[in-house]
Amino acid sequence: MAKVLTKRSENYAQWYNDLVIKADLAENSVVRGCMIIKPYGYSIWEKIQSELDRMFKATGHSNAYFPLFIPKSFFSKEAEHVEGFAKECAVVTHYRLKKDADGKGLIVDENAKLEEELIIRPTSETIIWSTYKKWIQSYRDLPLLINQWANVVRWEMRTRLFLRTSEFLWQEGHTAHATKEEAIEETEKIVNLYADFVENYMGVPVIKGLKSENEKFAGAINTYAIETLMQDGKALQAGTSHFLGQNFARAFDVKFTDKNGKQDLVWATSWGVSSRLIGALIMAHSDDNGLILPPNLAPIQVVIVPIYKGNSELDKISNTAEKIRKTLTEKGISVKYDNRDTQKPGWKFAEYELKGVPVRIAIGPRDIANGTVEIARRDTLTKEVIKQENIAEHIADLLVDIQTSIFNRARSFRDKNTCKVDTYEDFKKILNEKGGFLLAHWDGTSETEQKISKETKATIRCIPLDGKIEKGKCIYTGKPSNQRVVFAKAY
RNA sequence: CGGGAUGUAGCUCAGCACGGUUUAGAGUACUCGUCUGGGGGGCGAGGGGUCGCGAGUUCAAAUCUCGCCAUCCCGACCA
Repeated sequence: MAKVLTKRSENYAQWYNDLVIKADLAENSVVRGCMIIKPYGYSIWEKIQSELDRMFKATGHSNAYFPLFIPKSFFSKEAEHVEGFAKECAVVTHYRLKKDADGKGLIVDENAKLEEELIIRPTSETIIWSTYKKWIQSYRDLPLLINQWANVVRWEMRTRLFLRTSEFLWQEGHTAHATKEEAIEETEKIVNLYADFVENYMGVPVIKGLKSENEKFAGAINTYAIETLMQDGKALQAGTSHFLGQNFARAFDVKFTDKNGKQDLVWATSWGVSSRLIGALIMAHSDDNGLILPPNLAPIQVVIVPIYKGNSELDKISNTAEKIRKTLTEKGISVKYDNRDTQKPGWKFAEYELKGVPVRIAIGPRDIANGTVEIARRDTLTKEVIKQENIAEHIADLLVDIQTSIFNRARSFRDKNTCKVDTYEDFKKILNEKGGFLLAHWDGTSETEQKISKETKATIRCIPLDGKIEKGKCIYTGKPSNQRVVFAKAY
């Protein structure tokens, strides 16, 4: 088989890039840092969207849409927030073009300068809280539980398809609550929801935790995150949920009257996951032959490929294939019968492997004669020949098996690459040799974190929520610590 | 914004040190024909180029010089 992908062992970053392009997920746009998400890649995003959207609605949230443009002045209202985002904002200054002097090109019409510049949203807290001010007067208006599906722009220096692009797709939830406790409960509810989704749909194990002061969201009191581990030993933050306290309510003067007639600032949360999840999906599971998709998110769960000579053979095979497709579809399985005559069977095998379709069914003359089909599973690349009877049950079970087996594989990789470290020497050694999650004691200060990060490139991914209380000494300063935190090099 | 590199067919690139047998090439992709078909198949034919842009040197420039533009990689920044 022709090798179209760079091997992971040769160059992991190149493998990732090859895979994204060759599996037809996305490509670079002419605008630097932006990507074109191609139909197959977008269909994966749609699967992610529809599951999450269902989960958000099941927990009482509603969708709304706020504008792309945010007045510049809104941004400066929350000090930490502006600090965090100012350096990566795209700014709209004019609203009209005109022909240039020689009448051929276009230039910005200086007469069409905006009185106040507009920021293309890097996140929507400010525009949303300026709106919430109008919506919230009483405790009766709370809680306000809103999500939006949108694109945002963060002018990044260096970009990588799906992992970091100047424009990306995401959902952002913005909720308002009457009490601190309720807001914290919401923040935790969402981080659990994200963990549930990433583990059970994406098949990627997560560590839930709190971000350190250095790493938390600009403007938040606390940031909860789910951290995942990629096959190259680097961590990827897969989702965040922020407890914003009353910071944004204060900045935008959003107050409500409680049951006792007393006024108070509203408590806030915000949370999001992005198209970066697709990057996590790729890097957690895929191999040198291409993408491996978990059945729960695969746009095509089963592909049927006919193997034939001439039309009469194809007709017989199509007859069987269509029957199988029908019984599978009735079970809620998404099936594609690829009867294109323009590509050869071998070509199709390689193609669907590259695209990560979990199960392939091949049907040829031999199968027609024997009443069988050949079934190949993408995760293990194994094949078996089975009878056509009860195929729907067999495939349904197989899909469940694949889903759990790729999760287990990712989890055992994660566990193998998570180790407790007690000295700075070991820390540096393990970090360089294999990477992964390093559980180490830390004295709790930003200075120490920054020094470690500067010397080793490893950052604190999170302070795990289920971490045990355990006396120890900071690996860097030797000062006392009560809990191990998760260090890793990260994307 | 610092450091490095690269722009030649849709894509990946050779050719450039030493200017002229190269009518600008290869692989791949594409089109047609044919044999095929249980893992990206074989054979034959065909189409496709302002050699990044602009100026200069020269009898002659993809090749030498200068300027410009763009992109990529490594850092600082980050979901």
